[in-house]
Order: sequence, then C-alpha cells, then structure tokens
Amino acid sequence: MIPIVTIEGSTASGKSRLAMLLAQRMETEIISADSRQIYKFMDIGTAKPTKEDIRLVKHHIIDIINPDVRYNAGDFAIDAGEAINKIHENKRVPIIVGGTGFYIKTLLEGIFKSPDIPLELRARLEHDAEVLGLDAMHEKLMQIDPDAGRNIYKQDKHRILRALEIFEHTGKPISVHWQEQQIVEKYKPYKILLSDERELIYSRINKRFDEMIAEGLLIEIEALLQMGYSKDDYGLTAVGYREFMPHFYEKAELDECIEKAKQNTRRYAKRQQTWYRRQDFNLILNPKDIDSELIENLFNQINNS
RNA sequence: GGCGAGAUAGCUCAGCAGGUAGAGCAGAGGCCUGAAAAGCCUUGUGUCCCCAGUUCAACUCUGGGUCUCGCCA
Repeated sequence: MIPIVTIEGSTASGKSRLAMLLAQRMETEIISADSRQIYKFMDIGTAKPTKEDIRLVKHHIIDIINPDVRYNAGDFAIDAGEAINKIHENKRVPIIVGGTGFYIKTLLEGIFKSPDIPLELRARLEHDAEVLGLDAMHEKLMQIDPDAGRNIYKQDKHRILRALEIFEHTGKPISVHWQEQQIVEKYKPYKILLSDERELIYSRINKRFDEMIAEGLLIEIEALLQMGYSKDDYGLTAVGYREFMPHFYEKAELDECIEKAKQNTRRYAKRQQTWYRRQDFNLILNPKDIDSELIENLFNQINNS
C-alpha cells in the first residue's frame, strides 16, 4: 500500500499553510483536491496557491483545464492516482490537500465504474421529468431500485435521474453497482482535518473575500468574460464568481454581489463541516496548532507509521 | 410646529368583524457513489413599542405617551 497524507478542512481553515510547511519538511509534492482550482484563469477567487508556493513545492491537478470543461470525482481519482504513483516512485509521500471532500473520498474508497451515459438518454430523462414531474420519476425509481430510491430525496432531481440513467443504460440498478464495487486498498492514508469554530471560520471568510476583491477579483472575472467564457460555463458557477454575473450581465449593485458571495462562501463552509463530521481522521488540528514543533512531530509520526 | 402613516421573529413585512400569531429572507441541523465551491431535505414563542380604559377575553377597539418615516411649514 502506498502511504499518503491528506489534509482536509473547510474553506479558510488554513489547509494550504499546513500543506506548504509539511511538504517542505518532507521534501515532497502536493496534490490539490479542489474542484475549482483545476481551472485555468481562475486564480484569485479560488484562493489558489501563490506563484511562490508553486515554485517552492510542486503542485499537481491545478490549472489543468479551461473553465468550460467538465471534470468530476472519477476524473480526479484517475489523475490523482497517476500523480501519487509518480511521487511514490521518487520515494516521497504525497500530500493531498483540498476542500473537495468527495474527491478525496472517491480516491481513497473508490467509486463504481460508470460507463459514459449517452447524451440522448440524459436528454430524454430530463424531458420525462419535465413532463411527468419529479414525483413520477421518483416512483419509477422506487419500483426498479427501492434501495436507492429510499436514500434519495423526492426533490433531488440530480440523483433520481442519475440512478435512472444508470439503470437504463446498464440494465442494472445503481444500488447493485454500489454493492458490487470493490473496496480500494491501494493507499495507506494519514488523514488530517483542520477544524475551527464556525464563527472564526466565518470572519476569516469575510476578511479573505475583501482581500480577494482588493487583489483584483473583478478584473479576473472581466478577463474571463472577455475570453469568451460565460455564466453558463461550469467553472464560473464557482462561489465568488457566479455572484458577480448579475453585476456584469444586468448591472446589479456590486455591494450586493459581494455580500452574496460572502454568504455563499459561509454556507459552503457549513456544508463542508457537516460532511467532515461523518468522515474519519487520524488527527484533528486547529489552525492555531500549526507551528514548527507540530510540523516536526507530524514529520516523525508520518515517517514511523 | 401642523398633518398623515407606521411600530409584530435577527431583517422585510402579513394577520386577527376581539379568542395570546405566520410568510419570505437570514440563521441552525442534516443528506451526499462521475455536477460536490454542485445538488437536495428539515427547521419559525416572539414583552405582537409602553401605560391606562372597555371586555369573560385586547396584538387586534378607545385614550394617552414614546419612537421612526413621509409631506407641509
């Protein structure tokens, strides 16, 4: 099994700082697990590592695609797997850092092998949902796959249609795919969570967002629009970007956009915290704990485990 | 100073021919198997501004007071 370190935590919890210090001490490389830092041209709003950070420590899975390209957890598991292998071949322990918990979970625990779904099938289900209503779609799911149906809210169109498309395309209920999926035992992770009081995270978010504005977030967004990217491109649905679309498209008040962006970032952090409560970690740290002594202890602990 | 309108949940407001109240937003809790910075679920007790009066019963009616906002001086 390949040893790896993961660092998770909500936005503005100090992940990058810990990762940089630890990576330098371990003389290793960082793999980003962040569903928005994958996009080129989106630097300020996604709080990407600085040029200096990248110069000091090699970062993977950052700036890999344009903002109009879709990416998903399965893609991440493949890309991260490759990066891990490379780093491991050099006898280093990779550090995986990021706030996209689902990506890391997918990497560590695996995900069932889904075929690509034909666009026509997706469009047809989308159309059926429109005509028949979501309740009908959920009932349909309950008939073909009650195990999955029970676990999906009746209004969760996204997951209902996902389960239906998998059944129609593979002839097998999605819950059966889940059962058949084998557990991944490729990695031996040392999992670290950075956690802090909600109020402190919130005030750090608010402050950091003002800093992003000062650093030129608006200019960055304008540049994206000038390059031809629009609010319909997936990258621009990121928090801190989408809230400004009303400003550029309909001349909404800037102050209101900023408040909305802060609020959505806070809600995002809240959802992350909820997610992490359910995950297991080897070590839970407070951002205040990060100092050279801690890094030294971590270094030793990781080497000995 | 005069006239008018208002004062109800953190915010914006609704409501009751008198039977102690409810929406939206905010907030909180939760879910999560190729969209995860996404998507989705649950959740509303507060001196109904204060004092007095009428009444079996007042947030609701009457009188007074305080404050806020308009318009006129």
